[in-house]
Amino acid sequence: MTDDDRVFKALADPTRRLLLDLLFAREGRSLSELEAEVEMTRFGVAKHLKVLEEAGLVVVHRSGREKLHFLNPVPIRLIHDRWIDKYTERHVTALVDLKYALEDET
Amino acid sequence: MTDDDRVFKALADPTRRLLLDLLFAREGRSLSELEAEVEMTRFGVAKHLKVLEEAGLVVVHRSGREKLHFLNPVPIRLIHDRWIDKYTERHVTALVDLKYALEDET
DNA sequence: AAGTTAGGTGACCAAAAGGTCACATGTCAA
DNA sequence: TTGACATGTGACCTTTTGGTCACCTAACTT
Repeated sequence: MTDDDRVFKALADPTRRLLLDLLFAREGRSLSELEAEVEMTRFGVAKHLKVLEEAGLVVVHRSGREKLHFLNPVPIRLIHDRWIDKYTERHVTALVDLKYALEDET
Repeated sequence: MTDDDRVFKALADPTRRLLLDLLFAREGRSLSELEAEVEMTRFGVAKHLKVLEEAGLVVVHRSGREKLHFLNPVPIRLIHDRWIDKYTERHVTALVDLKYALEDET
């Protein structure tokens, strides 16, 4: 399994994306802390975190018996760069920003 | 199935990512043209293109009996924006660009 | 030391995904 | 209009994935 394969497979599951959202909102969370936010047993959450970690999307830091999790944005940026070149980026960001602006107006 | 679920599931398969790579290199390809570049039967490729289309990652344009495929970068940019805020973006792009520069030197 | 808390492992099962094929529709060209 | 070409559909099978559980180790607390 290649590196990028691990990243995309990791992102394919909604629970794992939720975990990334939680870490994006506030970093440095432990397994038990994350478990409380997800409708799943601890084992399921641990398994998902392992997948995210092996993909390099989450970095961990041990502190005593706790394992703290942090979001690593680099693989996400690499996905972006794979299919959006510098020229296209200008148009796409403008388009997306416009979309956000229009949604905020309602 | 939600919209973003469709996008991430579509990106999870290596063949589908290869198809996006091919369309990124040159847009407006037909099924048979793409089929020739992939080690798989026509049926498999068609199935993958359908998944990409339903995810909004590929847009099609019919021309007679041919179906031409185009890459749509918007969903990719939305993935980026989900986990990389404007502040972080500056650091991450700098880091990634540096990585590319170092790799080019070798 | 004993109890509690945080996390890890391997087996297991049900559900989903990838790939192929027989068959079918619509379009072009002579 | 006949034949070749481009693509679509539904059934089928195999592999992968998601989730849970019984059981385990390591660390903090008193």
